[in-house]
Amino acid sequence: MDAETTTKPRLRDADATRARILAAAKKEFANSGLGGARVDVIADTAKANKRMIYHYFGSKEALFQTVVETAYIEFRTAEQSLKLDHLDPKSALENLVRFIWDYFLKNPEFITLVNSENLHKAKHLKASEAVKVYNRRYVDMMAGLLERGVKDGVFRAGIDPVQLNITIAAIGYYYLTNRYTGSIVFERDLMAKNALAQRLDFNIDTVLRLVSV
Amino acid sequence: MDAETTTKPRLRDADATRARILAAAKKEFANSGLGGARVDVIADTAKANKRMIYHYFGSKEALFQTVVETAYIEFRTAEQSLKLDHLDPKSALENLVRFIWDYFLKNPEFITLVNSENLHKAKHLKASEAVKVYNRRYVDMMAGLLERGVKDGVFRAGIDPVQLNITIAAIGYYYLTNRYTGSIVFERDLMAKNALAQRLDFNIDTVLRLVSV
DNA sequence: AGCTTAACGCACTATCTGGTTACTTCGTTA
DNA sequence: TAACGAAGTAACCAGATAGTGCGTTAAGCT
Repeated sequence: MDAETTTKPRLRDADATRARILAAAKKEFANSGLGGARVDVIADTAKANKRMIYHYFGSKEALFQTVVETAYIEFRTAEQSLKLDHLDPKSALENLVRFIWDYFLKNPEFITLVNSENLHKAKHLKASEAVKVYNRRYVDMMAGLLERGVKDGVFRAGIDPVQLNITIAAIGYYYLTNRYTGSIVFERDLMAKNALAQRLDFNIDTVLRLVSV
Repeated sequence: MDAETTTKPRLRDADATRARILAAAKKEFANSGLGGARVDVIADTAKANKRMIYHYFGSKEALFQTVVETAYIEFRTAEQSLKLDHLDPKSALENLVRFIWDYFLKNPEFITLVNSENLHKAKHLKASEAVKVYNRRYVDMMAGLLERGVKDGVFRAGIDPVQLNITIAAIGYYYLTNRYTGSIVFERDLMAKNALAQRLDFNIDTVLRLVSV
C-alpha cells in the first residue's frame, strides 16, 4: 500500500521484536548478571512473549552470548569513530582517555556485562572472531600514536601499547565498577559531578606522566 | 579425659561448622555470583547440612553479606600488617603496589566478591562500620606516606591520597578481573608468568612516575 | 547418671524458572 | 484470494531451589 518511505507500525516485525528482546536482555543481564537474570523479566520488558526469545536466540545463555558480543563490538566501533590522526600525540592521547572514561560513564551496562562474562571465564566470547579483529585495529592505532609521539620527542620509547591500553581502561573502569563499595569505604560520593571531573583530570595526568619523556 | 593440649576431633563443633560453611560460601559465591550460587552446593562443599546454613546465617543473602564483609576486613587486615614506616617513601610505595598486586593475585575470590557486591549496589556492605574504620586507617597511612615523600623532596605535593589509592588498586584489579576477556581480545595469555611479572613492573613504574616531582 | 541445651540431619514443600507444546493470527505472494 | 510460512501467544511442565518442621543425638553441667 504505502511506500517504504512511511514507517508503518507493523503488528508483526521480526527485526523490531528481536531488537526489543536484545535491548531488554542487555538491561536485565547488566542489572542481575547471568545467574540472576530472569527470562520472564526479559520477555516482559521487551513486550514480547517468552517463546519469542527461544525462537530468536535458542537459549538463555545463547542470548547472553549475543548481548555480550554486541556490547563489545559497539564499544570498539565507537572507539574507531574517534579521529585522532590530525591531533598532536599528547592531545590525541588525552582525547582517548577522555573518550573511554565517557563511554564507561554513559554505558554502565557495558562494565557489568564484561564483569559477568569474566565471572564465567569468557566462555561466551571465545567463539567471536569479530572481536579480535576490531581489537587488533585498536592496538595498532595505539602503537601508531605512541610511535608518532616518540618521533615528535614528546613520548619516551619502549612503551608496550597493550600495557598502556590496559592501564587507560583500568583507571576509569575500576573507579566506576566499584562506585558503590568505593563510595562506602572512602566515605565520599564518587559519583558526584565534581568527583567525576576530578577523577578524569587525575587520570589524564596519570597517563601523560606515564608516557612523557 | 585427655587435656586441652591434644586436638580432639569433636563430633559437634559449632565454630568449626560455621567456618566450613563460610569458606564454602566464599568459594561458591566467588565462582557463581550471588544469583548463580546454590545453597545446596555450599552445604555439600562444607560437608554440612543445609539446615545448618539457615541455623547459623538465616538466609542466603545474609550469608553472602557475612562473606563479603569478612573478605573486606581480611584484605584491610593483611594490608595493615605491612610495615612501611622504616622504608624510604619510594620503596614504601613500591612495596605497597607489590603487596596489593600479590593480594589480588593470590585471592581471586576477593575480586569476584567485590564485583558481585557492586553489581548489587553494595547493599550488603552498607551496614558495616568496621569496614569504614579499617579504611580510614589505611587512607591516613597513605596520606602520611605521601607527606613524608614530599618532605624528603622525592614526591610532588598536592596528590590526593584517595585518588592515588584508587589508581594503585585499579591497575592491578582491572588486569586480573578481566583476565579472561583480556586474554582473548589481546590474543596473549595475560596470566603467563612473564606476563604477570611484566605487568607488575609496568604498574610500579606507573605509580612512581605519577608521584615523582 | 540425669538433665538441659545446642548441634545436626532427614525429608518435605511452596514456589520459581528455563524451556516447550499446541495453537492462533498476520503478511506475503503464487 | 487462497494458502502457506512466519510471527505471536497462552498454558503448561519437569526439575531445580530457597527455605522449614520436627525429630535425634552429642556435649556440658550438676
